[in-house]
Amino acid sequence: MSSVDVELNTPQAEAVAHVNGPLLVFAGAGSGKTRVITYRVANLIARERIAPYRILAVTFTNKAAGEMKHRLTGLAGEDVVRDLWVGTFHATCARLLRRHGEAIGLTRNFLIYDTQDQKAVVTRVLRELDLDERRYPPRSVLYQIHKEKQEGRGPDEMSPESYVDDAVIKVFRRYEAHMREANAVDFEDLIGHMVRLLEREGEGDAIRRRFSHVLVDEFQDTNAMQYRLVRALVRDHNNICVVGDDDQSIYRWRGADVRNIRYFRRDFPGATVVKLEQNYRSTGNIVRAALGVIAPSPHREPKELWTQNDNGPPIEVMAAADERDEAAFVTGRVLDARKAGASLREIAVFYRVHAQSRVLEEALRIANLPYQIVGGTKFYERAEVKDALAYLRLLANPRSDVDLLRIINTPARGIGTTTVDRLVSFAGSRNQSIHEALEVIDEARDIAAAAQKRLAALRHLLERLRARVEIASPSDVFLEMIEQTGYREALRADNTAESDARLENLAELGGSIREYEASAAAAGEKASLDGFLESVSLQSDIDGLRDEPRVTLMTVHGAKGLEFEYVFLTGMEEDMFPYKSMDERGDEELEEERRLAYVALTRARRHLVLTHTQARQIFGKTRWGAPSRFLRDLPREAIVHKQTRGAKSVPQRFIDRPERPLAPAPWAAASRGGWGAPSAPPAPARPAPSQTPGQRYVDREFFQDDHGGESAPLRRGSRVRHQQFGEGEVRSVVHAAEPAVVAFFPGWGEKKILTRFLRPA
DNA sequence: TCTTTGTAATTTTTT
DNA sequence: ATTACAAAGA
Repeated sequence: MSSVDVELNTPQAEAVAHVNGPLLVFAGAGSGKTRVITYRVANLIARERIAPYRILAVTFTNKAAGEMKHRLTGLAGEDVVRDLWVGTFHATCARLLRRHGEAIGLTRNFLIYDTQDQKAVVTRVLRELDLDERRYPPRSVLYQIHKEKQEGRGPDEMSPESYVDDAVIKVFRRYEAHMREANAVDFEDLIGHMVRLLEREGEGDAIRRRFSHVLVDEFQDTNAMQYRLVRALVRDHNNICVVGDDDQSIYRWRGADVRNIRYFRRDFPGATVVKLEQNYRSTGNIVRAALGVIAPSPHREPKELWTQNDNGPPIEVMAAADERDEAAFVTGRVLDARKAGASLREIAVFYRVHAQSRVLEEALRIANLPYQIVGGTKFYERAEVKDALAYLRLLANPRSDVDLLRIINTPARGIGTTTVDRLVSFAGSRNQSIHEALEVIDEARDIAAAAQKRLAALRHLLERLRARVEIASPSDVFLEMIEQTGYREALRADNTAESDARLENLAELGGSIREYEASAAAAGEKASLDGFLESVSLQSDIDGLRDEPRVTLMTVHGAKGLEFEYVFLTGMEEDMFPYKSMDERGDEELEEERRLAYVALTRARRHLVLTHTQARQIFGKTRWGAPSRFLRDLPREAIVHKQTRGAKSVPQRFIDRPERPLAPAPWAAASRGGWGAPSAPPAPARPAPSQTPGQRYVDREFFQDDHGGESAPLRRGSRVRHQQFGEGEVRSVVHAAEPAVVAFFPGWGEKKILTRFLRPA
């Protein structure tokens, strides 16, 4: 046995040792997923002698990709990691498309438009088509376009069964034309073009042949096109390993389709399936609580998280009077934790929506507790940074109209909306990009001579700078740009606190360009403006913030993949969590809320506190909320109910889980200021699996023991007999939903077994 | 062209 | 409560 094997449990080792053919790994929360992925890759290289450059590992975020590279560097060394293909879906596609994209009409230096750019294109198209922006909000039109693209449909293939407004189709068509004209792609295009390329003879084969082993992390988050991409990529060899957890699928609203992981077995016949169910992260109470919340979820792949860890302290469910009371309570507990020696780094406060953060922030500030909010306005979304980047992109790719229009009068240079409108229609009438139109601006009759002059001056300015791109380093070009365009001077003249902050942000951008140059040099590549822009457009935020310990505030979505010693989950009221939006909440959405709650609970290592309020101000209105239905799914023995001094006590009916689906009666009694909840329906009782024969997956084992079957008094050292494994010895007792132990069977190794499958030996 | 005022919207987020 | 964004005024 090598040292590698010793560090892995049985299913982990199985996943690591697997080499060829499809492999599906269900990775429960805290089950050592990253370890399995990295060891598996290391194993392919070291033992199976697969060349690193033939292995592709795909993630969803740059952070996850970075983490994977980091961990692999420790295992396999820098040289190996440099040759591996590790990246997000989008970054990987961009990289391949720059090399092979000519075949489908992409030039090497295409731009990637982010959401804001895309929206600007839509807005422009709406105006061109003279459509009312109130009737067709750009945001929602863009959303509809993306929905189609995520399913791989263009304007001409939009699904006829789903009624779509004719106007949207028109906008879609022109949107695509504009993107082509600007030599730009959106995020969906990166995937879509790649699929098209892969499905072609020649180029497709070449790309397919590149990779002999493909791995996809967080597979439950893939959408239809990403799934198609993966299938096309591994068509020849089926050496595909996907890792994920259907219980943690929380991105349905952005196109993710859990069925990709649930139907993997069907689509890749003969797939090996491994389930990582041992949780190394959390206490027994937390694991059981999480199981209680996720168990009622229908269709889930049967799996049972368990842990050998001790039970730990009980989970607290705290009732507060309102959101200020709640925030004060959380702050007090954070202070206690710090007094007890916890680092603020180990403490997180979660909420369902960002709007909840303000009150928490205020309370923490009063208590002088440093905090950081994850997911506020991102660095690269600040106006000044976007402006500067627009200039840089325009230097790299003159045809980018969105960028040109963004900066055409920034800083103010006397080019107003009238001039811009005329310029746009002038370019449109000649079927040219605006940049091309600028070259012949003197032919534009409607544009006043003075305005023509200013436009020409802008053109010359851009040309001067563009000439420098060939010669100077990206960071020098950047400095010359903010100087010569007058951008910096305009901010300096402003001389307000805000303009100071903006100047600082520009300095930081300059710093990140230099950082890019350094990393390019380290990788032996030439730093180019194109290269920098690419790294920016596929990277969302700068996380290299100062390392002072801080309390972390974030939405539950943002928490996925993280873990903390202390977790405070706030706003556990009906209509907050599960969240109630304007439109009707479908069953699917409710199930996603449930999974979201599961994700939240499983972030905590040892201390978990859930808070809910009687009344909450949100969006200027007061909501009276009953405790969340998810609270009643927590196993009673793992939790303790408390209330702050300001809160009234919680009626028992909000604590108990109803035996049978309730008649609506007890809920209907709303009393202002009490725990009335006119809008709160009774939580759906746990589905009785035996009564729903049509379901695909029924977790029978779990439910059968829900009535509390007597378990034999087993302890470490007890001798037991199992039908298949024979006689063995109990190594530890496990805290799972049902009594279980880990036992050692000679010839089989350690196995986790439900107690009811064991007989005393 | 720039500033002010009014109005509507407001889950979750990556790339 | 807050904010973003568009139309109207200086």
